[in-house]
Amino acid sequence: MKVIVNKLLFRFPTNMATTETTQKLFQQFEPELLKKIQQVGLVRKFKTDEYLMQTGQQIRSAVLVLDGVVKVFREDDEGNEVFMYNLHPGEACAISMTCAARQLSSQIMAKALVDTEVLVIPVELMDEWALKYRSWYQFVLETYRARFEELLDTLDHIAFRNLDERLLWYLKQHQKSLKSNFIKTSFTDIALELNSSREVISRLMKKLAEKGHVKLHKNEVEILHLKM
Amino acid sequence: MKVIVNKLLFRFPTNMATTETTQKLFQQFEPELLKKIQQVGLVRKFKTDEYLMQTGQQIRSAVLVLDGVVKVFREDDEGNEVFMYNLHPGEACAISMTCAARQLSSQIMAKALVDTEVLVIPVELMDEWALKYRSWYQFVLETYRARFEELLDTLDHIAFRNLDERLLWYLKQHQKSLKSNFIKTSFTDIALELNSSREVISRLMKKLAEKGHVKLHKNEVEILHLKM
DNA sequence: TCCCCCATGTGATGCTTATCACGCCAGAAG
DNA sequence: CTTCTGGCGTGATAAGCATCACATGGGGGA
Repeated sequence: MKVIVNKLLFRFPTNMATTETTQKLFQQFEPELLKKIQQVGLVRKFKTDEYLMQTGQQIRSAVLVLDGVVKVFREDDEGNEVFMYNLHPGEACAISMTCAARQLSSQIMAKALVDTEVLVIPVELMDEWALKYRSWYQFVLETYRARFEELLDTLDHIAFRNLDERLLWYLKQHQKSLKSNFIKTSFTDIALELNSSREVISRLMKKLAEKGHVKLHKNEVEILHLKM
Repeated sequence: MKVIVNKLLFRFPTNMATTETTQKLFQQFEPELLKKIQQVGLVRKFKTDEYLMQTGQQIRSAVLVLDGVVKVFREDDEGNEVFMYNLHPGEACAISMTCAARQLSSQIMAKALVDTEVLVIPVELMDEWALKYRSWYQFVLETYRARFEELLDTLDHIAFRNLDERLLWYLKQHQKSLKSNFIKTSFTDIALELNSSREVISRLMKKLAEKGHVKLHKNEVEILHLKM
């Protein structure tokens, strides 16, 4: 196993609080597996807006989120962005798992939405564990199922909802993921994520404000009630 | 294992040709696993347009396609249809696998596009094999990865392509899946799949015909060249 | 202080697509 | 033959959204 050493990378046991967090987040694992995870897992920290992964990068490990939020999305040739899903503590990225398993590079980007802590599991162990621990196999499957469902949800919205509903959905997701009613993302960036344009978002925000769903502050949107 | 007996359901070895097909399609499996598949797998046949699976149905088995084409899609509350992907011989449905594994009902519909033959593996064995045979575990993972990629591809098209390009894409998929240059699907049904309307498809088809990509016959579209 | 940049607000305009309203034709059924 | 039905063609109209053009206003740096 190649160990990249920098100040953001630790052997798991170096952080006692994290060990406890892991035990809480991954209760479903057999004690033996949990112990192994703690022995070989590497904790890696990312600051807000840092990239965990970028297009074309080879993936050599599975990533489990311990703390924070990771936005997973794709970018096509023309720079269009496709939001896929956000990952929260206790969750893992499905794509990273198979790409890791098959040593493929991916077309995926992953970015920390807030300061984030993840647990990195080398690819060789992933496979080994899948054959050895039922709970790990189940976890991998469940990860797939959940991401798949989320992707389908995203698909539904893009296919059938108008921009105003999608904007509401976006706001709701931020509220849930970041556990905050204040969104500091610029309209330009929101437009990018929804594949729209700044002007349109501006107009729609105004409508939402008129309806009392949000309140617009300087460089910030406050979510009031998102009836849904 | 509960065995449903009808004329469309056979113990695997009853059909020697199918046994050979399976060996060809699933070369990656260890001989021992292949043998087991042939012992316990059930062959089930579906006629064109028959449903393999409908919304809300409990899934109790994994489905591997032996012959034909299976269209997998979702329908939302308002009757909107979301195309997900087509399954071809040697492929399996990812959704059915985890839903089976977790005994969940799904929101998925699956329909035979032509006369189709599938192999049904009871859910208990799926899990057992995953822990026992590396090749089966890899197959499950690869199935997920592939379906995931296809879903992303669909997402890209819906999000960024105009209807004319999506129609071309649709035609190309049919050509590939059904290995035929003739499409008998009515414009109304194509419109349903692309979440558009008959009139629009009609106009776009005319454009494609003018450009020489297709030729319109009575109740049938002939694909000429789909430059892409 | 002045200037510039960045985020935002807003009107005008045009493209893509949905929808409505018809008309046409062919094959099936009476 | 007549009627009915289902698939298709086509114009008119409008909604949703992108894009362009330009304005405003605040904060930071020279």
